[in-house]
Amino acid sequence: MSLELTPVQAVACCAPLAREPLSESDAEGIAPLLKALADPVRLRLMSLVASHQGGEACVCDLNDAFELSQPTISHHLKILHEAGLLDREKRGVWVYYRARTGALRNLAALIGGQAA
Amino acid sequence: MSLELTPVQAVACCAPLAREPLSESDAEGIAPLLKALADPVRLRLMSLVASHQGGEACVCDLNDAFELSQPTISHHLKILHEAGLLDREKRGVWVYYRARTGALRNLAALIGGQAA
DNA sequence: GGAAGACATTGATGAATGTAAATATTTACG
DNA sequence: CGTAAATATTTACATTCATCAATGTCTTCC
Repeated sequence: MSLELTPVQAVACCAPLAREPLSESDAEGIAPLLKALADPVRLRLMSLVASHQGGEACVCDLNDAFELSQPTISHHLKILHEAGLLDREKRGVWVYYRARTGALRNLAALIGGQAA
Repeated sequence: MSLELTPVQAVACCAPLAREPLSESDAEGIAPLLKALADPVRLRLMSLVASHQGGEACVCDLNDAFELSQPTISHHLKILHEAGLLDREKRGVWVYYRARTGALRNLAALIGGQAA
């Protein structure tokens, strides 16, 4: 176990935005998660994976959904994976990504949670 | 009324990420909202305003919460305002910002909404 | 009207970001 | 083994971004 929190661990640590002021360190932990989501391509990638049958999708399927180069899609997937929003599993030649729905729920609770 | 949607209007338009694949145009409408939130300073600003008594806060209070120049805070507030996350009202010499909690709730529903 | 205070805008700069081309790595299959 | 296919990494580049210093605008009060 590491002392460094992944962004996804960081988001489970604090009260909703509207409940009490976010601390500086908490904000610095959470911002990378939002930054990972704050791109149209990555938003669609997350949605494609999360809504895909079985909760996972193969990179081969994802590449075809965009008019972007394969390295670019790979780059975006890496960012989502390193943020902790996507799990990665290699099966044979193919790589499957799976959405961490718990992370999405925690993030949603932080953003939209009740004030009191 | 304009044909151009503000980011905050754009977020009310679609099913949760995990329910069905986000369209390209929807993703391009929502990403700016997340980008506006995806900064530690702006996250804290949103939280400070949203959790402040009365749901609003004066810029004078906000400036003191950071070790950043006044123009920098003004810049971040403008970004949050243009994204539609903060309302702006001038009263005398002071300017008050108010959190659009509905926008935050819509965004949370989009991110963390049930798959089915 | 002039000075002071609150906030916004402009201009400049270094850092981070999205993308693609080229290349590398890994796996399967003959 | 050697070739093909799937995915990742490296390198390079143009764009965007966060920040500050300087300046501008607007309001209040003397």
